[in-house]
Amino acid sequence: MAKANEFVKDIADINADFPQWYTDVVLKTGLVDYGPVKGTMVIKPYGYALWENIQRELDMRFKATGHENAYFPMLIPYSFLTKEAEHVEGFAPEVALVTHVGDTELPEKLVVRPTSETIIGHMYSKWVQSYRDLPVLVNQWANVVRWEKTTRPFLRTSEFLWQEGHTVHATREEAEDETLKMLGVYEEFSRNVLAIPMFTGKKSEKEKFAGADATYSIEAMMLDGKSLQSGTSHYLGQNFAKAFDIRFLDKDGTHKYPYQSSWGVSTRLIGAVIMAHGDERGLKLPPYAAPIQTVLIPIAAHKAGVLEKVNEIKTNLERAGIRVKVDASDNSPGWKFNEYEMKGVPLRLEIGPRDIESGVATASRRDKAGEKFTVPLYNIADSVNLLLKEIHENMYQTALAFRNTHVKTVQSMQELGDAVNSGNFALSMWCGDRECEDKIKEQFQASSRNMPFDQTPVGDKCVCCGKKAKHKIYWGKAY
RNA sequence: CGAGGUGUAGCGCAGUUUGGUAGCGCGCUUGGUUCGGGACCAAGAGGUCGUGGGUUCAAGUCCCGUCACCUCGACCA
Repeated sequence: MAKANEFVKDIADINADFPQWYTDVVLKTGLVDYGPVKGTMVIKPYGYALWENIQRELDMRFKATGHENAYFPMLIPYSFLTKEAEHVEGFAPEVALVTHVGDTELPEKLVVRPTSETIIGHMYSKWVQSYRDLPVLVNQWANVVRWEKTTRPFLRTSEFLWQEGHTVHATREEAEDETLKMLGVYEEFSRNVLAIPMFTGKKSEKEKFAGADATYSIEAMMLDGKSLQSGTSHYLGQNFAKAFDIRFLDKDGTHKYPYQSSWGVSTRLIGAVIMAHGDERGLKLPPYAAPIQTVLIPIAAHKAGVLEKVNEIKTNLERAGIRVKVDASDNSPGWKFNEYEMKGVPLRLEIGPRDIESGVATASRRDKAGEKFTVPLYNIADSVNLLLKEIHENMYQTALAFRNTHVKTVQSMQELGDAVNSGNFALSMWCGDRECEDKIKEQFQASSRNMPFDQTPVGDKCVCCGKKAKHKIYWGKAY
């Protein structure tokens, strides 16, 4: 087996030191840099382009399901936060406060939003008067600040970018449907754009959002067997409606509190992409999210006709909507091969005098790095589009197969511990009690991930206490 | 927040034990030769040693404070 450093000398061996590999990859591929304030990150152009693609694909789906975008202020009166008891308890420890303007102390301190349920609830109480005003289906693209103690680029940063949908409905059923619908959108997006299979399901009471009646999540398995909560959708019930006095006059002439949902995904998705697909060469980006889908490398670029042909191919591909980069720099071809593999570009086309003579390009797929084949220049855009589709499909199937072999169904604490301590998720029955969850956390540093919608039992007793089981649930170590 | 580690040129590091002219590799600039898996030659540029104070004739090196980052833990939609 080839050593990692035979290919890439800039990044740590993924098998020997996964955390270092992650840090090396995010920094050296130009996705991100550290900001000067603790826990902040600068998203560099390559990383931001990835985020823009994620944004565009999600935004399309939000609009297609009837949502509109709006923008709410970043500064929130502190008193808003305290209106919902569980909410303030959950967020107060990590909110940043604005207390002064210049040297003057403010009469009321302001919260830099950690999430926007409160300020949006306040506004909705003014906007919602009648059943005719419902449903409210609004999404916001924004930054939020949470002063976490331990931070890592994309996975947990003091400030991050996300979207948060906030909806209001006349009935419980409608709000619950919305909550699950958007979870479904996240799952479909992850599968078809990011090539990541997600475990979808309901969070335990312990793990749910502060202020929600129920939280659902998409959970992705990383290559080290740990879980990354990649998105959440909350059924808020009437909690915020009551706290912010959102009421509507219904058809029957009585005032009622509406039911709400909120749902969000963040730049953490970029972390999921990195850790679900990478390998010893670096990043492996899914084609439909990749900033560069195909890189063109001219060989012997000084020779007559080479650059002309390369630019002609570039134009053909761009006309077909493919994101292309030509690297005609002075770096050697070998350097470029390694560089774009490290950056995770899905497809590389080499075009040199020999190729042009034969009417082909020499191609290499990132998901099968090291292998080369030829693609006819005739109708090349169609060929490239087909290849990108195949690469996507192969990446998804690879991730799915990895996940399937790293879930262990367990019947005892011993088995559960063995599973999560050797890079697996554990699937078990559970009594539903917080005590058992705490015990598993204490013994194995593993937490409940979620309860799948398919509750077909894998036993009848709780894996921890042996009492009658109520739920089937995934456990795992988490980021 | 606890334990451990690291801050010296853009990046990676040596130098700190034993105080005495700021070093190496990569990258960068210029010129030339190269070009199908990280090319080569030549000449250059680049550093108040994270930061504040102290000891000393003299501090990257010793002492005190402080900040940031990394790993593990605790915490954390």
